[in-house]
Amino acid sequence: MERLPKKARQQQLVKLIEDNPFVTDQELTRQLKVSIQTIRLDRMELGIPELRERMKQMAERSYDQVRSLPLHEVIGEIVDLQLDKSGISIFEIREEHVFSRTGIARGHHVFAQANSLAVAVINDEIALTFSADIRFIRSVHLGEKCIAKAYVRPPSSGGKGKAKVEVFTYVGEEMVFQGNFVVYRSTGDDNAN
Amino acid sequence: MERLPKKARQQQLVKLIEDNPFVTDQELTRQLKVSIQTIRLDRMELGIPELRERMKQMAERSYDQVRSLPLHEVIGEIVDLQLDKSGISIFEIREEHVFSRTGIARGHHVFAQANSLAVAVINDEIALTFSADIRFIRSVHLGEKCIAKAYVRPPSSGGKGKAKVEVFTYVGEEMVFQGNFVVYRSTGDDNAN
DNA sequence: TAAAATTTAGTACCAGGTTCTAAAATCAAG
DNA sequence: CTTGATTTTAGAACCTGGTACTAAATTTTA
Repeated sequence: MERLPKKARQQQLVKLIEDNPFVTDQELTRQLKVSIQTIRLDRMELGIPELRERMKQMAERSYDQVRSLPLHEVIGEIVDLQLDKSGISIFEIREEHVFSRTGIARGHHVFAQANSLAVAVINDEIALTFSADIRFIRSVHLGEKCIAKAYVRPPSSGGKGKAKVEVFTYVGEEMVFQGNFVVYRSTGDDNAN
Repeated sequence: MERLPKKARQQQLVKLIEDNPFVTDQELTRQLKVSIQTIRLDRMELGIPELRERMKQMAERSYDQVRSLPLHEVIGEIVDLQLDKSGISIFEIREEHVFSRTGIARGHHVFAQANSLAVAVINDEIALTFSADIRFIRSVHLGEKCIAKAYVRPPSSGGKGKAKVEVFTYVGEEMVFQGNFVVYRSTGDDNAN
């Protein structure tokens, strides 16, 4: 009962479609030297949708990535929060956060987690970042979980509307990012975040 | 010769397709209360391709983004780039970038534009942010166009693998953000961005 | 060599269009 | 009001890249 030729062909078919999802059944007949019906039977068995469906799925995926990525109001999940004192958030580095070639997270995502947390920890209606001094200590890679810890520093006299927040981000034991944020409190003003 | 209804309809059509590229002509007839032929004439006049072509283009764009990394990794649209010298990018603040209550942009988006540009302007295979010193000069609001200008500073001797990039972001004439970035050049190392 | 599995062929049908021709409705003035 | 232009509809033929289904031909294997 060895039906290798069929299996082999189906494996090839999977590969062909994988590295060119825009191929039509027609083109596949040429490459695999079988009839179009065979191609279609194979696709059925393998659960591979037709060309148009494949394109639709890709288009949809890319479409709601654009919508859903920036939707995250706060980057990272806040797991502990003591207003005006400290806070902790967790953020896992995924495909969409890294340079695809290297798997290294783009800096602004790591920054975004820290910035979000710094703003969240300030107990105020609108808190906006005024300035920041940051350092990327080591690069963060795909799959790593970043744990950011924020501490609000006691206001050195005269710091009326501003609060200082220090944020340290760790992967495991290792510190990967450190930032000093100055965050505006809401005093109705028109300043940065 | 005022033909407003037609123009108005075409504008609506553009908008409808923009915020749901997956709409068929059929569905558009319902929403615009005109015949399908009118929809098609309008699409022709406006140069809007049919549904399938739109999906194909989205799929292709997202596909070769995965293959040809560099462009997607930039927040904002780069309009001018002189490697190792300077660069300009434009980024429009939209709904998804602001605090919904206040319409003020979240800091990390403004940072992301600057960071992306600072990394892009460095003529190197992998450039990663090492540190940054940033200041949000005034808050940026929904709908505003941020124009970021990056200048690579001459390496003060001994700056082997590091480059200094200054970025200034403007809305119109006004500077809204300023940052000094230190960017690692690829010398194969494992450090932040 | 006969039953089972596989491959090929062919037909009807579908969505979501394009292209083309032509009629109907609407408008803008003279 | 009527005429000429513009705009809107209608309809038929055709296209791509399929699905669904039936059936015959071929190959495999027991």
